[in-house]
This record gives sequence, structure tokens and C-alpha cells, in this order.
Amino acid sequence: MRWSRYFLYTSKEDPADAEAPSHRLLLKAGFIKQISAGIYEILPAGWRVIRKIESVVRKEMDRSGAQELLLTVLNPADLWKETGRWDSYGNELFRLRDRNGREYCLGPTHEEEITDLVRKFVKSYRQLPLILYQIQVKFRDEKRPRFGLVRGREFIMKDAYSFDADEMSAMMSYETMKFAYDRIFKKLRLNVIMAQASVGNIGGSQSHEFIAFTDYGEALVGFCESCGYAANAEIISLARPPEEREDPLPMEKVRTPDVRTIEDLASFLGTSPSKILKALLYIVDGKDSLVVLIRGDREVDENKLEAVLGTDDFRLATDEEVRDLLGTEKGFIGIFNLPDGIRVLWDNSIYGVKNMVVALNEPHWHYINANPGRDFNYGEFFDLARVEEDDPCPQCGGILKVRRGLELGHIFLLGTRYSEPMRAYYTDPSGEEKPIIMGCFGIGISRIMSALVEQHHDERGIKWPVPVAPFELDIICLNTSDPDISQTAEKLYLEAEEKGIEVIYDDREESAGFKFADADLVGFPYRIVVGKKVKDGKVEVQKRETGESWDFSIGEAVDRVKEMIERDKA
RNA sequence: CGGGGCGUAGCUCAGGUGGCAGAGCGUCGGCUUUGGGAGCCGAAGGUCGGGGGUUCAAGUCCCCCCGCCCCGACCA
Repeated sequence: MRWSRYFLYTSKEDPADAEAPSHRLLLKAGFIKQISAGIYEILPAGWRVIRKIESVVRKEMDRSGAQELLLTVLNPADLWKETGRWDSYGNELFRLRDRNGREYCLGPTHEEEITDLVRKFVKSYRQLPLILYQIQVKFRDEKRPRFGLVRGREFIMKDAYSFDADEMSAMMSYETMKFAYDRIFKKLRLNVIMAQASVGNIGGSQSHEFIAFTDYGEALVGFCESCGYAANAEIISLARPPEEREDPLPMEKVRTPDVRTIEDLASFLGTSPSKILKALLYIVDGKDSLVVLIRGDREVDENKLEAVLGTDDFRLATDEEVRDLLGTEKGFIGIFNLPDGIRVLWDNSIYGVKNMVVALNEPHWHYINANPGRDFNYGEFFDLARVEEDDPCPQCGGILKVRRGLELGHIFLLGTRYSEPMRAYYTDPSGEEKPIIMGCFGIGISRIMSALVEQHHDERGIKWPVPVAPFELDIICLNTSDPDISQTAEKLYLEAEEKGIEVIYDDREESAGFKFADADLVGFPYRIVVGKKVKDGKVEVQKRETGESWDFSIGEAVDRVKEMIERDKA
């Protein structure tokens, strides 16, 4: 491909509205173009990358025995009503009507449609097990699209569905997919960790997430290097710590004027946040008040709180509500003098803390040296704290590390969540009708492009790994008006094409610096620079990843590059 | 959906107290240049997000709406 004819336009300026490196670089380097919030066009160079990602995914899915098909984007509402998700999916579902008033949605995921398909054809245990998958555009009207392709409202996803006769076989399918995913992310050169996860709205009995470490990820993973445990932070349970061994000091009431934050209170009293009892007032279901007690150095994980409460309809109280309900102010909420009948949850972190600093619901005052049993009694304990670095591993007691990451894949063992209500049944060898056991397995294809950039870039631009690069080689003609140079570049371009290298030939009439900057930005893994050295019969080969460069004779350059590319693909 | 910010040329942005619509980059024409986003000359390019209002006069002041980005709660 000659760059002078290629639809690839880079920008010298950083785009104004992009913060995450992947978002900024994909826009700046001309891979994507924004149409609306969370809606992007994928331009030719970007599409080449997407197609390569897809082909890696396809290859491994096919190899694992899964069969590709294509379901529909337009989903009739009837199917969604069968499982109840027409109502429960809420505002994230894009809904529309046809000319006759029939309701449809744009498919955000396809459990309903695939189950409908399978129930029509699969009647016997002889037809199981079965794994079907597709690669398709999905639509979700996300509350908050983010970071370019990281979370779009329209995005490309690979979704696979397994169908098995019994739990044991379903587990086998699940394991098969696990291995396939492992191979996929390795081939894509992504640093990914598999973590236990919560099943959330999709339902089912177990699930794992495949998370790529990035600073701009949305998932929080805790993992243990000594035993290999890894899980989404929201499901890592934190037990009660051992009791502190301190002699109780006499409790005292201390004036703490306008000291509202934990940090300020700790320094005001000359103590540490871990000695302070933090109390938060929540409003549940828009009406009930709830006090959550947690150690001052810890944060509430609202996913855990949701699990305990059984609802996601809760929020922190406003200043006015704190005043009306507790008669105090934020920063001075405590366990003393709480109104009767208010629900109180104690986080495990509080257990065993001695000589604690506690507020008493009276503005500008705290108690110091409050002790359990003597000054107050514990209520019911729960696990509500967000996991932090150095917390104990729930599996081996080792030390957890905590990192941000991007969820690239998620696999679920669904059980009969869909087959039961949709009556996808098969007949077993004894003639008995049974629901098919299902699993579902997603990979965010377009999101992978973002993750790749997050993990492979520097200050100058993207550094595509060879297996996903839009072109493997960029041949730069440094002086288009020098016939020696341009004819050599032309010759090398034709030779590279002939030898099966995916090559872009920068024949544009631009300055050297301009072309180098573009090459760095767009991120081609290899570059042949054709310039003054041609008069000595040499060209320069450069590797983007490492910055290494070599002078080769004009005759051998393409072959040497070809060798390096082949090595990188292996 | 709550909180914060922004909307002026293709892109990045400037336009105190209302008074002729601006710059750099990019684009087009010409000259010159070619190992790290070159230089000179010339040109084109605008419903100032939309609507209403105040005023002799609105990019600027007021009201309503729309869009985008960031932080939080949800997802691949």
C-alpha cells in the first residue's frame, strides 16, 4: 500500500477530549473517529488491526471445536420477555419499533436468541455438547461510555455459548474455553490475568474474568503471587483481624472543632486513621437509613454492600439528611446516641480495635479511647471493605497485590438460567426430558484494540506487536525527488509485497522528520529507511519496539526483515 | 443518573469591562528544502452548538435546550 493513496490521516496535535493513552493515540494516529459518545468509526488502519484480532480469536475458537455463526442485531422483544430481561435489562437496552409497531431491541448479548435457535434444533443428548459463537457488533446504551473503545455503546464482541447435557460436561466446556482464552491473549501479546468474578446480571453459578493490567482499567483485581489466587476485588472476602493487645485507657470526650475528615482528625488527635471509627450514613430504597461502620483507614466496597443489602438502590446521605436523621454533621457520625431502629452494619475491620476514636453524633466532639465491651457493644459484622494492597490472601494467607485492569473476557457457567424459562430441553438416554446446561463466553474485540495500545506504547506513539500490527513494515523514502533514493525505495516496496510482507510504502512528499514522527505514532513494528546511505548500497532497518537499528545492503534488507517478522509471529 | 468542566475555521486554541471574527497547525497554488513534525510568498476556509431574550449593537449579558469530556454507581 502506498501511503500517498492510503486513507490514514494522523494529527500533530493531541485530541482535546481524550485522556487515556489508548483513546488519545488511536484518535491521533488515525485509527478511529468519534461519531457520538461511545460510538466510533473504525478507519482502514484500525480495521486491519480489528481483523487481525478477530482472526486470532477465530482460529483458537475453531480449534477448540466451537462453530461460528451469525445471529441478528435486531432482536424481537418476545424472546427477551420469555426470560424477563426485557424488563430487567433496563435503560441499557436500545429499543425500537418496526412499522407495524412490533418491538425490537438492538442485541446487547445473545443468550435469548441462541437459546431460541438451539431449542428448535437440539432435541437429543446425541446432539450435545455444542459450542456456538459469533463475532458481531453489540449495542448497550451505557450510562457512561469511556476512553474511546474501552467502553462504547456500540462495540464488537465475540460471544460464545455452550450447551451440555449435564454439569460435568458443562464444566468441561468451561475449561475448554478457559484454555482457548489463555491461548488467545498470549497470541495477542497481552498481559492478562484470569480472576474469579461475580456473575452479576448475567446469572449462573461461577465466572472468571480475563483482565489486562492497565492504568486506565475499570476493574480492580487482587492476586497472590505465592499461591496464584486471583479475583475481582469485589468478591475477595476480608475476615476479622486479630484483636489488638492494648490496655484500655479511660474514655474521654474531646472537642474537635470543624475537624471533618479522617486525615484531619488523625493529625488533630495525634493518632492514626486505623484507630478511628468511620461511620457513613446511607439511604436505602430512597427511604431507609443505614449506618455503615468501618475502620478509618478503609473504604467501603459498594459492590459488597450491594451483596449484603440485596439491592443496588442505595446512596450516601446528603448533608441535609445527616442533619435531619441523626441531628449531626458529616464527620461527626458515630455509634453513640443513634436514633432507635436505625440499621447498623459493622465491617470486619472494626473488630478488635482498642482505644478507638468514635464520634457521638454531636458536632465538633469525639470520644477517645472508646473500647468494646466497656463503652459500647458490637453489632452484627459483615465484610464490606474494599480490598487493598497487602491485605491477606483468602486462600493461603499470603499478601495480596491489587492492580487496575481492563476486563477483556468474561466466562460464565450459566446452568439453566436461560434454558429453563425458554424451555430448551433435550431427551436423555433414559427418555427423560432435561434442561440443557449452558455457559457463555465473551471477549471484547474492539476493547482489545484499546488494551493493546495501553500495554504497547511510549511517549511517541503506538508499538504494535507484529501479530496485530496494521502493517508489519513501513518503507520510508526520505527524499522523493532524488531518483536513486526513490527508485530504491520503490524496488524494496515491490520486493516486500512479493515476499508476502504486509508493507506500507511512505512515498508522500514530506520531510524526513514528518515521516519518522508518523511512523513512530502509527507504530509499525519494522521500518526500512531509504536515504543517503543508498549511495553506499545500504538502507537502515529499525525496530519500533526496542529502537534497535541495523544497516543492511539493499539486496538483503527485505529478507532480514522477513526473518525478524517470522520470529515475532512464532 | 448525581457532581465538575467544556462547546469559536478540518485540528489545537485566543477573543478583560458588549463595538468590523483571530492565531498556529492542516488544506490549495508557487518557490525552496529533504536523517526527526523545515522556510518564504499568496489563497481558500466560520449558521461563534441550537433557540429565545436584553440592547442602537451579543462570540461576549440573561433564560431554555442540545452535545462532548472527566469523577462516581454498572459492563466485554
